[in-house]
Amino acid sequence: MSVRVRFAPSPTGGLHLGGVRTVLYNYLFAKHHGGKFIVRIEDTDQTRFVEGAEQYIFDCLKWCGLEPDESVIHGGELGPYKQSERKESYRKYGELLVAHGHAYYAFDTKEELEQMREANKTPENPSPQYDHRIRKKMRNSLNLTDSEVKDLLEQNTPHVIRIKMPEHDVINFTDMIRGEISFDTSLVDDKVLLKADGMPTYHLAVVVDDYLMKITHAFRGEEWLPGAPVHLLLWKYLGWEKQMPQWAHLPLILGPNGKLSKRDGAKYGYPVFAMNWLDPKTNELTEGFKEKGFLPEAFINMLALLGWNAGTEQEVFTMEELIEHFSMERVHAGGAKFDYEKAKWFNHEWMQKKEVRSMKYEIGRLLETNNIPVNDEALLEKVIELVRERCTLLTDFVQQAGFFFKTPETIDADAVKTKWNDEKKNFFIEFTKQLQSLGNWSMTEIETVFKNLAAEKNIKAGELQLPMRVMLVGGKFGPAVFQIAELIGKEETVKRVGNALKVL
RNA sequence: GCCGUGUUGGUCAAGGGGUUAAGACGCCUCCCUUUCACGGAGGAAUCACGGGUUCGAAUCCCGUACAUGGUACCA
Repeated sequence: MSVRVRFAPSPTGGLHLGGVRTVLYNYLFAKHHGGKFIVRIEDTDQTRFVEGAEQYIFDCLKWCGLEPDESVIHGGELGPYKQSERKESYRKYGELLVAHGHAYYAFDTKEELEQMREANKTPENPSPQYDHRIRKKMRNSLNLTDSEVKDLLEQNTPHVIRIKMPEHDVINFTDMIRGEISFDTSLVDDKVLLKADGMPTYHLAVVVDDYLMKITHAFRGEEWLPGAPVHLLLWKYLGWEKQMPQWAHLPLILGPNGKLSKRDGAKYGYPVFAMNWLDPKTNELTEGFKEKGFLPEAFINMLALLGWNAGTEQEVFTMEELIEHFSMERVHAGGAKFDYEKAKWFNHEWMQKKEVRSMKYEIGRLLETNNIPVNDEALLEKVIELVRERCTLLTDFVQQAGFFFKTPETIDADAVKTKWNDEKKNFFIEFTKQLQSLGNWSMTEIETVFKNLAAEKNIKAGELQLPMRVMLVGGKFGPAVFQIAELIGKEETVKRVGNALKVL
């Protein structure tokens, strides 16, 4: 049977690091086994709908290079790929469960549920569950007579369907990452399967949809582990046990204190979403890795290694290599703390590795939006090659490459002033004169002129290089100074030295 | 509180009975370079704790602690 996995996000906001990693592991697993990667939108909670969130998720996946094989926008044979559009199919499974005695109707109102919790609350049990003990005292089809239930149903009394958990049973299964896991059903509550509005809860929907969509392996965050016994039972009660997918519960990605949140991102200055997310309700902007200056390859590479490793020393992987080496068994079971420094390291690695041609366009645009005109593509390529090792984020190119295309607006005069004197000033005056008449404008020629003149004037060439650099680039950074002079050209070099001399 | 899961350096982690306990990031020292970066050479963990089992435990078992998730008609 061919592998089919799914990522099932609810379109309620930005796409979190942890979400992308879940997608990634699904994707890698599917591709490794030559299977299909499916995206299913879980929008059963209509109160949490957020405009634009669905499109945003697909945009992020595209940026990451994790294209689904089947989804709302990619199509597929086993749709619809959105739960709200499958609404009709859930009710009948709920009814079926009731008919077979595995579930029941519950007519309790919100107030009654609150009362129940309040009445049963003790210091030892601060949050009482609707479980096998409590259900005997509530308004549900287990306690009402058949005709009472029938009447209530006919009057369209709001009700839900709840699973009837066995009183004493042990449920166990093998998690692909964690091995054997077992639960005592007497400690699990009677989860709502079908809500009063007719929508399924996650518990019912995930089972029905995974079955209908022929999902073979179900991967999700560790936060779902406590819900597993409900799902396992549902697969069994619905008679689909043989088709049940294999499970793996992925470890959490943690922040400095607990689960990583967008709050952490804001606080520590790093992104937690894949791409910028503007919440239409609050108008709050949460920064994304993309806009921060990350390469998708680096972002994916970093995420892949956060909780998984190939068992070798390799750390930099292309998507193809990840697909080749990935296995769920090598995913670490413990949660991993996100390390922004390491994330930046991955980006730096990828900036060195990636083809200049495929970064050129984006870097060019970045410079343009920072008011640095780029009108020489060949020069841009040369510059990128020259300065990339000094860039950690794409945005670093603004400083590191900008001065090749635009005269610095200010120069770091303090950096040269401490050791500045008239002899040096005279050196530069004469140097520019000699440059003007230089025939062959190449870095070696320029350097020769520079060194000869320095020797002639009896000044250490080294002491003149820093001033020269600051004059050309504006600060103490950048590649070899004569290389810079060569690339910006004679006219510009002479001009920049002249400008600098005026303020020194 | 109860239930689940987890715990190897600051971080990601390899290793699953006998190893000087890999590697990477970050940090520190030095070299290269009279910018910055790259590169190179070094430095820093006894494996949460306590009991077992064993000739021998980071590795197996049991407790404890801590962390984390769940305990919603949210996913």
